[in-house]
Amino acid sequence: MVSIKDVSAKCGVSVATVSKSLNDHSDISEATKEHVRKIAKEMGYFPNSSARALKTNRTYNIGVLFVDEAQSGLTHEYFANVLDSFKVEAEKNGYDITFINKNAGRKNMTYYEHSKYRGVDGVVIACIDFTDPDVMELIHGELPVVTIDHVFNNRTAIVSDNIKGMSDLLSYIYEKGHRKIAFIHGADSSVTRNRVGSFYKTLGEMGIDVSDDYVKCGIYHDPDTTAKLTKELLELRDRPTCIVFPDDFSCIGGINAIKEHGLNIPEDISIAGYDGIVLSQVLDPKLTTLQQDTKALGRSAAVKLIALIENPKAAIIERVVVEGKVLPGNSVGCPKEKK
Amino acid sequence: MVSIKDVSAKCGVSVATVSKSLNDHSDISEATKEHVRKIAKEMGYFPNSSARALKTNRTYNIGVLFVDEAQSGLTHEYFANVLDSFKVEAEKNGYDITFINKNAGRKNMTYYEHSKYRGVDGVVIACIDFTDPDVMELIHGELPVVTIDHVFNNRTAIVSDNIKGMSDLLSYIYEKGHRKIAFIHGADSSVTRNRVGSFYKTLGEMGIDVSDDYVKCGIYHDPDTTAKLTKELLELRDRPTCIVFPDDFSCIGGINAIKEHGLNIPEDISIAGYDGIVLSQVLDPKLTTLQQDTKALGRSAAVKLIALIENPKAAIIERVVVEGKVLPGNSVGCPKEKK
DNA sequence: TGAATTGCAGAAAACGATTAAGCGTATTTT
DNA sequence: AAAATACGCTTAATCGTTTTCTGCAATTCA
Repeated sequence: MVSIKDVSAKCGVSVATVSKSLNDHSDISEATKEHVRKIAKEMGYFPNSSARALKTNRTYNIGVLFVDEAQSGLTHEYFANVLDSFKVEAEKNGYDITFINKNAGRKNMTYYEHSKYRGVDGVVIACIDFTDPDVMELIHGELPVVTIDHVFNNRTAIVSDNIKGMSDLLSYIYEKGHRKIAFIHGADSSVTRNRVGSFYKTLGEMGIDVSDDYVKCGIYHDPDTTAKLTKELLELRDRPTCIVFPDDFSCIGGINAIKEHGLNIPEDISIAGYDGIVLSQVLDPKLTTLQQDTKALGRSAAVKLIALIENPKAAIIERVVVEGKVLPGNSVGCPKEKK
Repeated sequence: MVSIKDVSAKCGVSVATVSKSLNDHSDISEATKEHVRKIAKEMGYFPNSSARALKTNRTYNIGVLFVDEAQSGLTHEYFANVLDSFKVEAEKNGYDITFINKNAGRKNMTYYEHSKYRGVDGVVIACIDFTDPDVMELIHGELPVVTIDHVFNNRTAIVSDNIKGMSDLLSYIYEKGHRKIAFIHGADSSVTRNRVGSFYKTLGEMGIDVSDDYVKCGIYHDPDTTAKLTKELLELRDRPTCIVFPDDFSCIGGINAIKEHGLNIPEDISIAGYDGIVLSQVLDPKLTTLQQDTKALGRSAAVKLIALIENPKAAIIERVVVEGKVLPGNSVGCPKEKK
């Protein structure tokens, strides 16, 4: 690979001059800069990022922590979309992204160690167990960090508005005439707490008393558990007329359980998902769901993280709340029973 | 961050000794090595990957080229699965992965330039326009490269067995009684050529004459185009009894077109997809499709690429062919017409 | 005209690691 | 006992950049 030394030789100037020309320093004449730039381009010169990183302590690399126990965030449609949007924005700003894991260099490193080892300029965290001590190490570390869908008080966070989202979704369901609404929610997390809190609050404001039987703790992205819990709901004496599931993907389990039970959606029972991924719109019936704005989530995360990286002085802890919107499908109908 | 110098100071030995101890060179006594290792661990030392890369020309970083024009490969379920599997295997071997693009360092670099700039040890290419000159530059470059689902004669390639896959799928359909089978295939590529070739060959061997009207050129992952072409097939005087689509995702368009036409699947017409992604198994009806072994594809790609990287002498060009299997859903029924 | 200022470029150190070469000391060989 | 070998560690060069400091020449100022 052609190095700065090769360019300097060809240009007849020192390596310092080449470096400064290429980085547009003010103490080099425009003529020289132009000449160096021309030769450098001709020779196909590109800086060696390792050498530059070594000297400047900046890699233009962003670490991405996107895993959950079950599988990599990559195959998780919602997070894949967020990541994709993040990636686009980051690349637009000259940053590359590298996945952070615990196996760097064949050694067993923590996420923080891996991040320092690779010298990433910042880290974005999502789709993960936020109580993991290794995640906390990163949170308390000195690298710029932005979290998605989870709030730490000393870190910038980009969150989907789960409170309004749940509320909007319930309003839609309420207007269809439902009063007996059940909720199978995901495992405990700040997202879950917001959704559950909003569920109780919204229904309370509507004057609906929520039976304890109607709220069940499931697991995100897990159709099997969802199927099992759905079955329990269907077997209740006073069956709900609508079930809200943890997310679109787990709806699959719910739908199957309902079909097995000999019921039709939405004639006999209504259901709603959460996320608004492509999958939700190709299921039969098309899901009524709350579509989260993955584009905005990913993009904001990148914008805020890069701001933190490039302006460490003004490092303000921010909360970006991204609203979603109800995607009306065909899975919520009007309840027929008169009571 | 604690550097090798800090460790050497604390250990009372030279930096060279520390380096050699940590890298287990033979000219350091076991006692010293042990001591150095212990102190290094205590101090939380990890090598600086940039410094190491600068000196050794090895980054333990693999470049990933996973884009297509429409969208990043990330949101493409099939490729997301392949990538995920690749990532798992790579990380197991101490490699990190970085996405290669054309925007590195805010400059406009080609893929090859970006790869050299980041100093990746090798590149895996998939889900892309393989005729792109920038891709060819990489193929003709000096970096280890493995391609997925495309064969270049001087490069190791991991390919899904599209010939056998199509043949198996058609055999399944044939056995259900279909003789009038149409194929909407994707845009031209080696994958497409294999599938189309196998389509003609297999049907030929079955003694079936394929009408030109039955083979249409569509676009992968594009439900709209698929819907349009499906409509054309449905309007034929002599309508096919079964349609094979470019992939599972584009089936959505086909299914909609068929429904709009007032037909039922599989009673009135049968359909088959290709890929076997999760989506295919949650559609209604469940798709009959050919499931590609994404786990094996990704894993093999990583294994072969790492072999090329770590053993440049024995760099053998290989062809790994990964078989898929028919996933029988409910979308292929028995044709009722007697003819 | 001499002094101060400015503009432009180079020399050299530094970033954190790896590694070839060198060098005592101890051991083995002859 | 002298020479050769082995061992264990250090010295120093090097990878490709960036950046501070220095210095020369031309310009401006008094």
